Amino acid sequence: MAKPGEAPTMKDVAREAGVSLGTVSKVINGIPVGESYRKKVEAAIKQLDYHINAYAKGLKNNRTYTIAVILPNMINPFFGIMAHYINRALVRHGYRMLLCDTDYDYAKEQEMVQMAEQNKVDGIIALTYNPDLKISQNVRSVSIDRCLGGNTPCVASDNYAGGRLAAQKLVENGCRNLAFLRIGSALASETNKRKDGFVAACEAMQIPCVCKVLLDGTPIEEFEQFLRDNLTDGRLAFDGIFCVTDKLAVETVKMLRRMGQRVPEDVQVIGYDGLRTFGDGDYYCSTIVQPAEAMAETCVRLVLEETDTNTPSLLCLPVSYAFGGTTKA
Amino acid sequence: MAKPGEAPTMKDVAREAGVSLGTVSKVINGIPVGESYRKKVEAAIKQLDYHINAYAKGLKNNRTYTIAVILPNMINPFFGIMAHYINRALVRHGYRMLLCDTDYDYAKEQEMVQMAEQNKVDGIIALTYNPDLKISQNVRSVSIDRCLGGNTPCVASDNYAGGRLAAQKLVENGCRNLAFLRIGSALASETNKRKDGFVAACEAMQIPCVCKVLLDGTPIEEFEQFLRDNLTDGRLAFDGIFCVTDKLAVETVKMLRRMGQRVPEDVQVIGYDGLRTFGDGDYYCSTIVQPAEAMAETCVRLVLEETDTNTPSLLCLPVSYAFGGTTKA
DNA sequence: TTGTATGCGTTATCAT
DNA sequence: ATGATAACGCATACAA
Repeated sequence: MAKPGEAPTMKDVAREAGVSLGTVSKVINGIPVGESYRKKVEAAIKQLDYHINAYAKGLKNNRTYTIAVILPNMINPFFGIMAHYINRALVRHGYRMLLCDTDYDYAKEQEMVQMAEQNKVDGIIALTYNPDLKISQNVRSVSIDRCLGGNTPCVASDNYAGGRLAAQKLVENGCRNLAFLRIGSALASETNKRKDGFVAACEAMQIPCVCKVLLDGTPIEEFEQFLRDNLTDGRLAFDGIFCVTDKLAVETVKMLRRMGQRVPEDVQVIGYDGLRTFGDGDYYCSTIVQPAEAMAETCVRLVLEETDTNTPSLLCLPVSYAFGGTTKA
Repeated sequence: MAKPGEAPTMKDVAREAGVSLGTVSKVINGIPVGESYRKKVEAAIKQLDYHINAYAKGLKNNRTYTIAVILPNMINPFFGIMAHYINRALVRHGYRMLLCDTDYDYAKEQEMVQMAEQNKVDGIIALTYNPDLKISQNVRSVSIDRCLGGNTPCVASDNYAGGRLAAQKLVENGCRNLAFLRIGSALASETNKRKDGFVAACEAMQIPCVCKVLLDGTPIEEFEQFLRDNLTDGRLAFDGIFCVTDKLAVETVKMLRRMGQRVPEDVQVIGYDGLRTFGDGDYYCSTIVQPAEAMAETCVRLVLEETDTNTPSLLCLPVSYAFGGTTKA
């Protein structure tokens, strides 16, 4: 080894093998080279425990084989699942994942994008909220659940169809008075379409439907108040409720039970996301399942794809319904 | 801009500002420089939307300000939480996180370590299972929950104390016949100490205690059989059960209820991990809480620390008890 | 204080 | 087919 303590370089390998630098490079990159040379070089590589320096390589080729993935956090299970499947798809294509956790902080979101650009990543996959996030057009990018414009395609579950599916399932199960509950950001996001699809399906089926939409930060008690306001003589005005997320659905079920309502006998509840306890256990509730794996793979395909033209600006992936105990089976 | 489409370099900035390359470098690195020059350079940087190339910088300094974090997956909520807090601590120190999801695959674990070495990361934080994982001593590394030897310190929750705490809480709550349930890998891991601490505390308190330890892959039904075998006339031989994880605790509670036992009235159950529904909701069960944030910060501190000597080889962080409805309040 | 020149580890373009 | 050599973008020792 050249300098003990320092990692060996191609030069060291070349010296050890008694060949030139160029030959070593060729062996490493699979470019044809004399058999005897190949063997000598390979022996030297093993001997020195040589590892190629990805930074020097990246500097040379302008490709880093790294994709930055920007997500709000890893504590919300949905984001964890996305990170998992994105990573898996990336690795399968020989790429690495630089993961950036923004903690829902707009400023951090922008910072992370800049960091990614500095790091010369080959692409960015981002799920962000900052309404005026600026992504350089020089780097390939894909957004999740929010249309950013420019040439950043957006990947989402088919939120509209999901909303419709929820309404259909509730009605199929006998519900005749529906409600939609949402708490979330006021920002334009694909997830808003969950409500639109639900309402449209209700109208098509001529089923009455009431919507209660709260802004992030509103205490959850407001929903309880809303539900109590619709209670007369211990009987709730709704027999089916669609909640914008599984988390809200679970909270809602708790509230309903506190109010003496039986779920699913008196009221049926459907959430959205398809989360499972401990990540892989039971569903928390009956739910519209986001196709997380397909979404992740779509993101990766788009971010690695060369062709820029003819790319759809929005890709909605099909959702499905899963029984989780809060609807009639 | 020099070549449209290509990212601008320091050279472009120097030309634009009418100064030399070295001056630009100094401005960027905060090395004192004439006021007028500073302004010109800063203007040019803004003008060209220049971003420093982290790869060239890394090549030069032999520092990448990147840490590889190797975890089994992001679907298990505990790993997601660790990733979140590790990322946060890293960012606070000006570092980036290269996240590697191994899917519990031994071969992938080793691959990821090599990838990290190639990528010339400044350090590795890893939670792995491969019993003969080989980490180069040239790179700073920290392990979670498993002692790897070499100069790789191990960070874990105080599993032994956690086991003891579980026994104490159960006995405090009136239990007199305890059981320990575990399903997991046969490998040497810090988590094995949960049992040791529990058993030791039982002995110290002179409380009888039965252990049932299953290997990964065993059908969960074996536990149910075990419990049924300890059922006489509808009365279970145990009134307190400590499960090695929250997940197992939740499964156990379900089994107990299926068998007609009331939890916590007839049997109390304590898990380990401190997981919450949806990441930040309620505890799944009464539990011994791992100090995830402190563990993450400890890992980061160790991996970034210069000093190599006097580093403990094992750091156990204090756990706490949390009520989650499966014990008497 | 400012500019110039060299080298980091790699790849690619040349002669040989 | 192989070897020498020039970049890639940046930091820095050294010269001006």
